[in-house]
Amino acid sequence: MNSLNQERIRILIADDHPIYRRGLKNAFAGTSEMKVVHEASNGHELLSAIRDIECDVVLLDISMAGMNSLDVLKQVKVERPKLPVLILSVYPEDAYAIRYIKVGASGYLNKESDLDLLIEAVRKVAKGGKYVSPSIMERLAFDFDKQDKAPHERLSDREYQVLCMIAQGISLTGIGNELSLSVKTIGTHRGHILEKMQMKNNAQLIQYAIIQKLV
Amino acid sequence: MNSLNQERIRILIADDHPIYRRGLKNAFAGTSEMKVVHEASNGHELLSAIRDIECDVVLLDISMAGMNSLDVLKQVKVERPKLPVLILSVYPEDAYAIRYIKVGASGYLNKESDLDLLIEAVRKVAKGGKYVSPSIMERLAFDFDKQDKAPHERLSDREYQVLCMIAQGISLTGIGNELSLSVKTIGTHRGHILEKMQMKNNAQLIQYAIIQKLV
DNA sequence: GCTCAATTCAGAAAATTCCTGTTAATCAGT
DNA sequence: ACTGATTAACAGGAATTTTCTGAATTGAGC
Repeated sequence: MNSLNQERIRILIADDHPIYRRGLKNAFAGTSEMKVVHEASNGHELLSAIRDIECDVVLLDISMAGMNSLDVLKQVKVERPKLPVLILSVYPEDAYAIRYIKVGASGYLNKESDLDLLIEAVRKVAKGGKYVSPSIMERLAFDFDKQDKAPHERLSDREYQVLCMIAQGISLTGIGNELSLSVKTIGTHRGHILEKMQMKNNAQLIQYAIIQKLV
Repeated sequence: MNSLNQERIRILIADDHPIYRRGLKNAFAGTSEMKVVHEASNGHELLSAIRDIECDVVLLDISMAGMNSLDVLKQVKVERPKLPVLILSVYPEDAYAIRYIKVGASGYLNKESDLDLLIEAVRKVAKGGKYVSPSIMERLAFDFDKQDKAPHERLSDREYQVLCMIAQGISLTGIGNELSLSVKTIGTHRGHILEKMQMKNNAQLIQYAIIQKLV
């Protein structure tokens, strides 16, 4: 048992829910190949932990309150570039995932996922591999050549202008009047914006604009 | 041990995260006074479980995807009015809480809470008591004067539900389908929401919802 | 000259908003 | 216990707006 213990994948958990951490710990304890060696309840604890604790994989919950988890991830990758980080998220949206992968995450998994999937993912990233869902994979493949730029930076000037006005709550008709263009034209721009940003409706657009502080 | 077992508080968990459920189960297994007798991963499973399974307390996660947990709670209270339900939520300081308490929840706890707090809360509600944070308690006490309430707290349950769905980017038509109501009805609700919140369009609604962390 | 992206617009189809009205429940006051 | 006021929930019809599809024009770059 002790000899096996030496070879177990050492996992560091960063999640602000004690009970979720307990579930993870318990789940890995049930395997013979992995174990949790440390828990962090916020980004700061995580950054301090990776300096002191030897581990093979980090599980990072990106919905931790009160901090920007993208920055935490970046910092982790600065200090320990080789350390694989597997992102856990409550968001089903794949849109987030890509950002994290690009910053160096080894994988992205939804919190609703089954244990089997989680263990499989940990195994994979610990070996230096990547773990993402097929749909994210597809997006990555599709996107890769195109850009490192923020989605909204790919918009043309006109499109960007229209995006900002939509986010301000101006109707397409209102925008048309203000810009002295046909409503139809504005509608087309909007369609192109949605396409480029890979979004589905105004709600997502507005959400994006608010988060990016475009308005 | 076995004689004690008879008296353990029997807990039914409803949460869509397998790992979180595992954490809860493991946590209660560590006490001598409580145990988890069943797990449900959605509202439907919960409703079917409370008909078949004897239990003393329900732990209900209100952030379950794809369903309105307020309705689930209402239905539970219709079928088993005496069964205490303790709400678990990922949302911090909470405007939601009051809504759930009013519909019959025995308590409201944040998912980030410590185990001690959770166990204390379960103990309390199992005895027929209530468990809420001091700040929620205060709000309940001052519930009378509707003046200083947040705008969205003046909405009816239905309106609130519609607001959340709009903020998630679901179309009126989509909402109508999901709730099995006429699109017209949803439109009317939306109109009332705008009126009560003194807003002019969906963009403002979505902005509000994001800032208030309703989504 | 060719291509491609940006910009513009039109028509038809779909979704929305706006105004109206009905029903049911609750509550204060006589 | 009745009445009248108020509020929530629901929905229809008409007018308006948005969405979808297709397409013409311009200018920049190879």
